[in-house]
Amino acid sequence: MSDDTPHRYTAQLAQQIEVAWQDRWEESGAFRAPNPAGPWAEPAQVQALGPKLLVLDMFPYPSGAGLHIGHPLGYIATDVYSRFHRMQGRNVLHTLGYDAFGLPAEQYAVQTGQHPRKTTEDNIAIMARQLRRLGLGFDERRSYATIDEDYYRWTQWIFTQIRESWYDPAFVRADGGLGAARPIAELEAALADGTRAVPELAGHAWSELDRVGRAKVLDAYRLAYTSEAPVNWCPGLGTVLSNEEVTNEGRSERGNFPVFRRNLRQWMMRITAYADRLADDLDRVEWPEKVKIMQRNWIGRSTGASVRFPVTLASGSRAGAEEVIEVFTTRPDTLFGATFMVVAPEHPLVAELIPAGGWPEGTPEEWKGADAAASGTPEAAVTAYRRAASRKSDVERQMEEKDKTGVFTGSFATNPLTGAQIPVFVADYVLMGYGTGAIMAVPSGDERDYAYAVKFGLPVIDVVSPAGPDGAAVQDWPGTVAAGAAFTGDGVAINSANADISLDGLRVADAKERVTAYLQERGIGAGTVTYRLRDWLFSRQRYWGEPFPIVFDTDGIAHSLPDSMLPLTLPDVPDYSPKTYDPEDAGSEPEPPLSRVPEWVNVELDLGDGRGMQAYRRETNTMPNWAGSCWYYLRYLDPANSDAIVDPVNERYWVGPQPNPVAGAPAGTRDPGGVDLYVGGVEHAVLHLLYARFWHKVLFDLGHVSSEEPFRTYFAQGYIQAPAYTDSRGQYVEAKEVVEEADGSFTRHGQPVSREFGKIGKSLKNMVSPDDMYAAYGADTLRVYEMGMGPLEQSKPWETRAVVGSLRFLQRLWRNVIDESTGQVRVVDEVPDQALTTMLHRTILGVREDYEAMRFNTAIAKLIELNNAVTKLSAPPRAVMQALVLMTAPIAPHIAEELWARLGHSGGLSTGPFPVGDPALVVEESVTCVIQIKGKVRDRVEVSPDISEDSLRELVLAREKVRAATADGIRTVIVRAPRLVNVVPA
RNA sequence: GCGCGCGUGGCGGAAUUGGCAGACGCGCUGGAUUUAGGUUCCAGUGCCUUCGGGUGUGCGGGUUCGAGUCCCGCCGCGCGCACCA
Repeated sequence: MSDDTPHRYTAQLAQQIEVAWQDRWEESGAFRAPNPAGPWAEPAQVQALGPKLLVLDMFPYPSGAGLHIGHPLGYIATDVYSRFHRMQGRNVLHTLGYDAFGLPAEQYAVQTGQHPRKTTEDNIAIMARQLRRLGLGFDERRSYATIDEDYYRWTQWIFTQIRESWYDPAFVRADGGLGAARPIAELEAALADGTRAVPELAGHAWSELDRVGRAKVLDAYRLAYTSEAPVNWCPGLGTVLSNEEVTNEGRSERGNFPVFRRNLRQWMMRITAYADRLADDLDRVEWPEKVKIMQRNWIGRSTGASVRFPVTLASGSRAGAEEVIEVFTTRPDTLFGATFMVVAPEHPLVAELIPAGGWPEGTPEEWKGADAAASGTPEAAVTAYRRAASRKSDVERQMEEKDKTGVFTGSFATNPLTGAQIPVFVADYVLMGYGTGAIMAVPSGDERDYAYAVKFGLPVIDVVSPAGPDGAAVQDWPGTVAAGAAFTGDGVAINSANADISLDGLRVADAKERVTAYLQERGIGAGTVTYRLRDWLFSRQRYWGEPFPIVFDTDGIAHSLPDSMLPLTLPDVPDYSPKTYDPEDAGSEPEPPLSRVPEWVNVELDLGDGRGMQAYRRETNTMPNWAGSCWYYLRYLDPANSDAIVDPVNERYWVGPQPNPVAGAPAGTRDPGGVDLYVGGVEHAVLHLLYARFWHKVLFDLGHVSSEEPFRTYFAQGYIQAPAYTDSRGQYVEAKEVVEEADGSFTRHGQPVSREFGKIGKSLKNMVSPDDMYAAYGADTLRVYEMGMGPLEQSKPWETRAVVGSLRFLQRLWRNVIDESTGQVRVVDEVPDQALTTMLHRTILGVREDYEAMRFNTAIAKLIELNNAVTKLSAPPRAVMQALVLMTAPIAPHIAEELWARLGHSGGLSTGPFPVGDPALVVEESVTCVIQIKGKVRDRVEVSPDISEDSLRELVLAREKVRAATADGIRTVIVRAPRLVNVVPA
């Protein structure tokens, strides 16, 4: 700072101002949003405010490394949006909590012996300090962490609610739709009085079953249940993982350890019951189309038909019996072209399909398997093939080259439409986890089946032909064999008739409909919907997570703890880590840390179920990290409520359905309710958002919330990438030690390095801390810079040296109000001239639109332009500067508050006013009319903004350049008064 | 392979319905202030130019009086899914 400008807005001054205002905001509770009901009820304050607005960010995991400048990008954006609306009098709720259970804290605890709660809480304190220093207007009363007992009590309560429910697909909801979660007690009552029978009863009456038998039946319907099922066991981590936590390479997302398929008893969530609603209701929310597509793909709903292929069992106790192999197909119209079948290696019928003894006569050599030693009998060949497949996980199978492998089972099934005997193969390109684990293979209509048929010499029958212009099958189409590829497009059915039905000549869609009806009629099949979505593996062999509110009695029956026993708190354990094994030790068993605390595990309780005190064993798994983040947005609404997750009045007020559907929703849809604006990274587009939606819908069905979706509007923010540098060996080097040379190249300690842009973090050694930015520029400058970088949804590179531009803007803003030498306010009360008035109102109108649409970068550009215009004046008009300060406030709130106060206003500006633009005051004395000749700009002329079309045409045609260009006559003249005239010469 | 998105100065990016391409910022150039420095100020800055002008939004075509914007075909980059029957 030079001596003659002691009152310049420098980083030092910015810091003083910022810290002072942060203190004032905290003291006055400036950002506390009143609730209509519940423990914090302030209905009068709610009444006095405008419409509510709930703005939330995906909450952070408090890492030990602290924040980097990428983290706050979304928080600043939501803060700007919140402040903008708060200034217009709305009741804005914006706050932030912490997702604090999870592996990093546990692993750190394992290394240091410190309790994960200690390190987590320390990290939260650091992060809270950093966030406060950014000037984020959070309602700090509503912040909490998922590890708080007051919070996870309710996470456990929700788990219990889910477990004590089942999905009744026939239940008629209030909206007329079918299917809802209902209390399991309803099912139990219906089973007991015989009004409902289920296949699990196997024909027995409820009263004939013992406790264990009944529990088993109910467990088959609960929305949270235990299951002995193939799971992803990761010995290196000592825990099981959900499918989502396993990479395409068949390794753990975290740690990159091998993952094996193992049958283990685990907790599951029946999310598949909601597959349809989760897919359908995407129409009702305002989310990026890309994210909706990702969720739809994940759910993977496909409609088709199930078809039953008769087969005679070849061996086992049922040898000679008629069975059916049921398949799922999306192309029932191609059934006449099914020339063979394939079942997954794990398919339950495989063993019974293999004939004793040798191969059927005439079995081609290549059908007998690649393992020459095992190809002597079907039994040996299939067993060898199945063993090889079992050693590979699903993901590993997919990894290998797409070359088809498989073995003939030795059995033939009957094509139900042609009556043809078609061979049944075992091949690992069919997955047990999808559909029925068996397919009908139509080589002419499916690329995979085609490849298999070519490799194994199987017949190909064309059943769909491309359609000609007349809509009929192309006459001289040479067929798929000639083409060397299956025909999978739309077309016309051919070769598809028997004595009872003909599809020939029908388009694919019509043929599907016709054949499905026929199959149904004959009992051969039925229209079916299948999903890619699997039930959600919900247990982990971890310490640092929510304990399950579950105990097992001496019969092994699981019981939910009554609400009065919640929270079930995490006990201290001698060792925080699960037992880990050699990463390759597939046969190892999980041993969760909680199992090492026998006095916690083995308890005597009275569950209040009439059985009195009984001995129980607690569940020793813990919930996955997703649990806490599945519903945290609800708790913000009423965090002090000890009677309910949220008071129903508060829930309706903040997230209840609105009268109008969201923008862009199909006609007839209703608003589902939910958070008004949810901002976060697209990496959570599938899992977090899907799980939260699932839980929310269960809570809706059970009547705990009025909203049907958690997040009405979701905005996927981009990332900030920072430069990272590699040396000659390709190793990342500390970015802070790199300097740019005069020629634009980069060096570190004199050695050349090469630059790339990537995710900020330890691994790329390119950490940029907000702490450094506050110190060098102040929080307001950082906010302006981050919001000015470009569109929020886009990823863009960080450039520290460009931050100064934002400081310069704030400096000029400051200078337009405050004299840098004297510190005196220098605005004058003169009325601004017409040109400046026009610019002011145009700016207000534009900035409001930009804020509303979250185009903060263009809002900032407009503010800079207006400010630069004032900078050119010797005396800044008060009216303009006041409006400018108010408009800048959402983005740079500290400097705005300071200038607003120095301009003589008391009481702060967080509740407004926000300037209102008047379109009537946007008047130009003259506008530049562009004169084009054949579409190219050739001339310009200043004209009155309300010039008539005719006089403008006349004026333009008289211009010298136009006359010169139109010497040969004029073909046409397009006039768009007052801004453009286009003259087209003959 | 399938699906989606995006290609604009040296860089980040503007351009609301087809109507002055490059707003705003960085960088760069020149100047001012300063003992000096720059986190100061002012001016200039797409490219080419014989200073008349020409040319320009990945490439090629089309529609239009007029295309960054709409249509078709390529090329490149990014993201998602990936034997899902």
